[in-house]
Amino acid sequence: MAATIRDVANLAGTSIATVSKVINGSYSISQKTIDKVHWAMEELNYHPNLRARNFARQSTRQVLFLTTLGENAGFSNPHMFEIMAGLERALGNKGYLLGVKSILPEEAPDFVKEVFESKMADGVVIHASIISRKLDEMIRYKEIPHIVLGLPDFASHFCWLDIDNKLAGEMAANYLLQCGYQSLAFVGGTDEDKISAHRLEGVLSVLKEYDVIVPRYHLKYGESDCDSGFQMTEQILESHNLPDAIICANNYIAYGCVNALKEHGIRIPEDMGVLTFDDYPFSRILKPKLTVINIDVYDMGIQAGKLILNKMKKPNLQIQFYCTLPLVTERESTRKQNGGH
Amino acid sequence: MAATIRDVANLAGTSIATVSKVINGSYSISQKTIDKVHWAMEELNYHPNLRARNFARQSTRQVLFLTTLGENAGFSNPHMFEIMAGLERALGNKGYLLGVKSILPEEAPDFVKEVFESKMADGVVIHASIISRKLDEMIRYKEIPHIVLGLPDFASHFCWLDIDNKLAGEMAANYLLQCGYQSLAFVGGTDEDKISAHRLEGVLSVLKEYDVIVPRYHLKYGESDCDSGFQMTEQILESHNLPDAIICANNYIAYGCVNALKEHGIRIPEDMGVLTFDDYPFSRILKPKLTVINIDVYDMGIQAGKLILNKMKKPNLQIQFYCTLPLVTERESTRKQNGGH
DNA sequence: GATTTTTAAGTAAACGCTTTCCCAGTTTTT
DNA sequence: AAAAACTGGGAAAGCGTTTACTTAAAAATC
Repeated sequence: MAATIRDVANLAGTSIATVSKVINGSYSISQKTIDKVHWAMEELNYHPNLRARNFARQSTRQVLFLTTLGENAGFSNPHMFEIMAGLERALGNKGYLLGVKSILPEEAPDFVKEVFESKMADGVVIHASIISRKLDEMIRYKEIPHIVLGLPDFASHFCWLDIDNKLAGEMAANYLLQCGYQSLAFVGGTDEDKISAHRLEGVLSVLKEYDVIVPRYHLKYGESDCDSGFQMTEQILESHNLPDAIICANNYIAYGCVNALKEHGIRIPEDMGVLTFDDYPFSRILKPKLTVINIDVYDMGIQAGKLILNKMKKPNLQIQFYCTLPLVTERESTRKQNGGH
Repeated sequence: MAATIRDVANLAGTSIATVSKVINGSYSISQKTIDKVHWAMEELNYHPNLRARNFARQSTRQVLFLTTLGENAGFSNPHMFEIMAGLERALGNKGYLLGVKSILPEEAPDFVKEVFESKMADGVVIHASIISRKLDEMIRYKEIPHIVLGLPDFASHFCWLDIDNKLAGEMAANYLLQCGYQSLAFVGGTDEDKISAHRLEGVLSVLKEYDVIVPRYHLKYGESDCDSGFQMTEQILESHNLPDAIICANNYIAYGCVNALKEHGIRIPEDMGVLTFDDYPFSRILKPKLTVINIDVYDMGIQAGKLILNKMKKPNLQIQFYCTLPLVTERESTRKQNGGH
């Protein structure tokens, strides 16, 4: 049987309160007593029982991450796990444990209610993919600190945090203009793909600023995959005036785009620049290697961890907004940036 | 303040013992009382306090997954997260929560000791990447059920579970022979890369069985990346008799391999078949699409979850060995399988 | 040296649930 | 009709900490 605080107290010849105080510090205890207690703990190989401690302290030092995982989670969405890794890092640093629960959006409200009522965790990080109005409604007056990762697409009271995809789009456009490209096209995901939409929004806002007009037939929407990227690019190539650079909403689309350009004998980056977002492994091994706007999702995870930790300290902290900064990673699919701007 | 079991008992006009029994079932309670209690729980929106329950039950219904995460975890190693997703699924199914803790190999023994002594979890799944002799030594006589994911490279008492990479190698060789290929080459990772080594071992064992001799210069070892795959393939192409199929130890190497073959004008799969292991997204979008031996790591995670759950039930369950079955996913980089074998 | 302040350590309640043991009432057995 | 078995429900003892309160001793103040 594992030693309890009582055993330690007996061996050290003190009360259990004293032992507890020694363990938890910040109480006035004589050095002599401290030493005695430490000795006794060593002797008995004592470690506080966390279950008892959690109960007594009314806390678990644990934060729950709620999202949808499912098969192929790691392959199809490396972001999700970058976030988790970042979260874990921020929490682990402060002695908190990350709990992970995969849940379907429709099951989320019930489960979340359970979490909140049962005090299963000290804080909850909810991925935007499982939120719904019902969930929002449910949580509103609950006591456990919680934040949402990703911008909800309806007005909600959530304290959320997201990547600034619009900013990423702005950076993409700015960068290409500075490289000397003059006419940009955009190849994006479906209408419902908010990420793609935000990126486009950023691109357009910069172009407007510079009075660059993008004809509608240089703006394409389709699936977020390679084939769709190929087709959309071909459509663009059929138009009567060509852009000199294409912004692809993601890596897969970019791959299709590059293939289409190659097939048409268009040189990258001389005749046409290609730029995309995110930095999946194959953007580094493609020929040419892709210049990307790199979204640091790991950092977003870290920020999310810090934010929830903050909320746990000050529960009344309201609707906070945080964004991680995109970064250009220059590779071979765009011309070198020249001084002219 | 949240309602406690006492409040429910008062409202229902019963004792707290009765309420507890109703909640936990499998006690003889009259339907009338059950209804009363349920009504009271509804009325008060009562949910058992898990911290108290964990304490009373001496269990947390939580399993801890220990591994090294770090930045780029999701991008560089989708496997890790497929495993986690599988684990979560198996555990979640049974009402257990998955805790995730990232830890460096050198910190592992201390932390693991802490986990075990403090009863932080009911079970622990340890990824092979953090195990060491010291850790093995430390854990030996501890009480918390634990398993290791991945084959330790030293004799240990661990209960472990791993992918059968040798079998995967055998399947690769068998498959290619059945496709009509006659002379195989292998392009692998470094010497220390046990996964690559096991896969090669499997390949060779099959070839031996069929009395196919592989000249040493058709066996290459290098880094596990694209460039290395390219170089190793070129080396093979320089040899005086060419193989008619190449097995690549992983997707990255395979990509380099395909590039080298293309550059030399060698047709895939007619002149040369290419087969690799794992199924990263880009193996599906490459030209040609790669035939792969698909390792179902998600399933491994599920199996691991089941195993640790088992161990928790029967702690004396000893050294168990489990392997997930690799599967051939036929694509375009190998000839169609013909009847002849 | 008497009073107040500070410091060190102990007492005991609380945290909310589970579970064993026991009792009373009811049903079944003989 | 007495004994035995069964059923439904309550009392209370944990589970191992933390922490507010208390006390005794030591130090500081006058």
